[in-house]
Amino acid sequence: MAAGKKTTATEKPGKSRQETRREEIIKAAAPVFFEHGFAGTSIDDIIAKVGGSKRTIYSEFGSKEGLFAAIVTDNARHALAALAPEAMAGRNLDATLLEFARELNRVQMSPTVLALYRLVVAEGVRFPELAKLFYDSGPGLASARLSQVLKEFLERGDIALDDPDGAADEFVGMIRDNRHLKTVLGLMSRPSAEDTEQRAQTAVRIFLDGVRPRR
Amino acid sequence: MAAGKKTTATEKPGKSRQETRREEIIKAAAPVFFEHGFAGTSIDDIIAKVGGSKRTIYSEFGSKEGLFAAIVTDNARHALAALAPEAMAGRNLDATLLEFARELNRVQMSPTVLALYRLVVAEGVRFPELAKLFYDSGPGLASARLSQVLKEFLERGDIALDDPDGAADEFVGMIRDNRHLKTVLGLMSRPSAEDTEQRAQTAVRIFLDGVRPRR
DNA sequence: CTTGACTGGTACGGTACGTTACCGTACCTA
DNA sequence: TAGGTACGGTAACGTACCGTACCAGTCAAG
Repeated sequence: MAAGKKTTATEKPGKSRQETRREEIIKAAAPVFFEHGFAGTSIDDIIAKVGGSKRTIYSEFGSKEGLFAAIVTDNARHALAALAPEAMAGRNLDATLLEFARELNRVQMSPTVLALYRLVVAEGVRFPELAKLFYDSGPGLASARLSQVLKEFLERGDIALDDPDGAADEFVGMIRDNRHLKTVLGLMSRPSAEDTEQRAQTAVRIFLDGVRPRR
Repeated sequence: MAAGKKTTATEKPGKSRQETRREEIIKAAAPVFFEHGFAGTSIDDIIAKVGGSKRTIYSEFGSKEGLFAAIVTDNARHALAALAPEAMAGRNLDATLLEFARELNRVQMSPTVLALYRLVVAEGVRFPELAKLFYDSGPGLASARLSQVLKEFLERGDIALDDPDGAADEFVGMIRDNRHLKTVLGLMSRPSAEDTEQRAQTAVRIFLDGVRPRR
């Protein structure tokens, strides 16, 4: 009791009015930027969604770019959190890779990450720090984690590989295949769970054993 | 007029003046759209580059969207022409795949295709027919070609595979790996020819034989 | 209650946008 | 050489943009 500030009963404790307003704005503005892009979105569009006045936005985010950066940062943090390094201790190489493929697929095919991908690819050249943030906490992190795993198995002699970093990049690319691109382009709706599982298994099998039959 | 220079521009015999003007506009406007995106580009920006007046643009392309569509279509046609189906007769599976990987890499890492990729990913939802055009004459065509090849080798028993279409998609994804994404995002300059060749060989080897050592 | 910061609503400044119109000129063809 | 067409230059038009200013209302804290 002594530690907590008294706030309005309708709001969660520990958050000032300003903080909750900030979060409301980010939450309401994100879909607008996701749909129309940076240049195609106007502050008035956002006001129409979230209510209030521009004064609040400009005193909180400083500029349209500031709001955009906050939205990308916030969404990247939340939507890509599932890729944060975990134990991923692998006795079994097959199971480890399969679980990795599933997790990566789940994350990158989520609507938020798909929208982030479109946005960051579009504006990456104009917002280099956002591009770096997205890459480092998304595809880059996934590749680094996988590379770490591959190196462990490499030391045990379970796999034979010249360039673990390169192979990790290529495996991540296998998961981000043409189906991902078609979905990004709006040419395909999200594939079914069965298709996704099937593809993950195929990718792992090819990555491990290739397509050439063993005799 | 500052300089009374003639705008003859040494026209080719088979092209009318209108055609050459159209091509000049497309050629000059493309980098502007590539750099600033659709919403971020103004007709005045293009006029500043190509000269002339807006009347010419609007009588030729009808609208800003018409000009944009013409630019994407034209550049896709030219830059992706190298992926047009050829013989690709493969006695040797390894060599065929390696050549395919090289070709795909060359095309997708070219500055024009990289710029097209950014643009189409950004505007794909708003210009579905352009997204379809790009995909069908780029990554989709590549995958279809590869699938055809895989099926031929499959019939001969040279490879063992459940889903050739899926495998083709995944191989194309392998080539379009994290290095491609980093380059798209502006986080990396184009990799050297040696690195690209190395990666192509690694991808083909993994695709054919996997990373698990054969005993 | 008083105080002070934050918020909503609205209007405004200055600029830029896409698009159309006008008009004189350069060009191609007949 | 004559005529029709395309082009260049400029300007206009209505709208929309980002960012700021002003004022009244709201809320939390002392």
